[in-house]
Amino acid sequence: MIILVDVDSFYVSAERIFRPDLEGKPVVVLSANDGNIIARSKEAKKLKIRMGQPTFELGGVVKQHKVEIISTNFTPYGDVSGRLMRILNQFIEKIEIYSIDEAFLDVTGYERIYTDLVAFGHQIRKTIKQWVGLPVSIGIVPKETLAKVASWYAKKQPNYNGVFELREADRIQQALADFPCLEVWDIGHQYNQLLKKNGIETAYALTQCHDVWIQKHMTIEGLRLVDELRGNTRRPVQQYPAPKKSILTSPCFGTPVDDLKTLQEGLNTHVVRCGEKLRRQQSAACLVTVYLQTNPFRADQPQYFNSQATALPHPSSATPELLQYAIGVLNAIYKPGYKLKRVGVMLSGFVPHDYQKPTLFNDVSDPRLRAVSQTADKLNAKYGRDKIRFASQGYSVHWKPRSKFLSRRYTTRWSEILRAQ
DNA sequence: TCTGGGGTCCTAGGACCC
DNA sequence: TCTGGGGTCCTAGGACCC
Repeated sequence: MIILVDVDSFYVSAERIFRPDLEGKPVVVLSANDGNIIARSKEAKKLKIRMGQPTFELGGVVKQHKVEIISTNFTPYGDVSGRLMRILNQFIEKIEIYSIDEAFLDVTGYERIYTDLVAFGHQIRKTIKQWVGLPVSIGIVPKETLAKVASWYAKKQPNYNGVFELREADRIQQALADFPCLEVWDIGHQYNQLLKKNGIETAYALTQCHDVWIQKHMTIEGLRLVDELRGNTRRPVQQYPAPKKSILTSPCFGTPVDDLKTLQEGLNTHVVRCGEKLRRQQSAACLVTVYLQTNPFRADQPQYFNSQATALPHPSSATPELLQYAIGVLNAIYKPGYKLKRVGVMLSGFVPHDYQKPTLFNDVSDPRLRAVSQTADKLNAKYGRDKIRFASQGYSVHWKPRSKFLSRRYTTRWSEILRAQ
């Protein structure tokens, strides 16, 4: 059996740890640049505030219902998430961290210790609440695909107190019969529309479809999903995360940019971030892609989107090299006269960082460049981001995201630590 | 005034190979 | 009248996740 633990309205709950006054109030957390709603408390959901809704659309609701608005603050959320995962790991050794606020616990082999999984679920819930201060929902299921079903019922039905078990075949079938397709993992709006058009509204109806039809319209992934819903296959819990296949840094500018110099500085900053992530997973990249984008929502302004990739002469994880090629691409695709919202960089084509591919001219990355980058990583880890930086990163304020409603970084900054009276 | 960021996988189609 | 067969690799685009 598998246990899914997921935090209720994670970002909101994380804020409430340090702001108990937010308890019981409608609270929303905004995306970077304060653009969209990315988390809503139960009370905010009741006000029909939608996930992903643009902030500027909120309007009167905020005043009328005194909705608390908070800018996203990923550093403390990551910190809180780490605490949560470490506690779960104390209960069960084999866990898969699925996202910042969800984990699968593989309880195979623990049957004799935890004979009653529902009671165990309540124990987890109580411990997390006490030790970290987060409310979680718990689904107990034989297959991962069913986890979201169980967790949905755990949240939806108050009489289960946040823990729901799906084990017996007839109970599973009953649960699927009342479960809307859109809520199924891997069914998004597009697929939901298609299914609806064909009279398929529930997860149970989906299990009754023909394999050929499913694969034709929803690819082999869709077929895998339906097969697991039917109870035929089981995806194993992945204890160790696979290394990333691509690494991307492409935040929006706080204010639009149209001159090449500022873009270059912004791109430099993003490449530095990418390089850090790349070295952290011990990879080297063979391909650098850069892209530019105007604001697609501004129909009144001329639009420009372009992207181009360049292959490196050898795999590299040294920031100076990555910078050199990225800037080359930017210069090639830049066109003046557009208000750009984003310059992004993506690294891909990864090999292990110590991999040496034989080439015609034995052209390899200068090891000293990597060493410099690693030393900068160490110093920045100790003294703070960008303490050691490239002059080419500049100091422009354009790519600083807007965040008007920032809360303090209670757990990661001494200067912002919580005060007790 | 104003609409996130960072990933995954799959498929179709084109280029190219012998 | 009439233009091979079989394979690989790459890219763009579309779907999905939180």
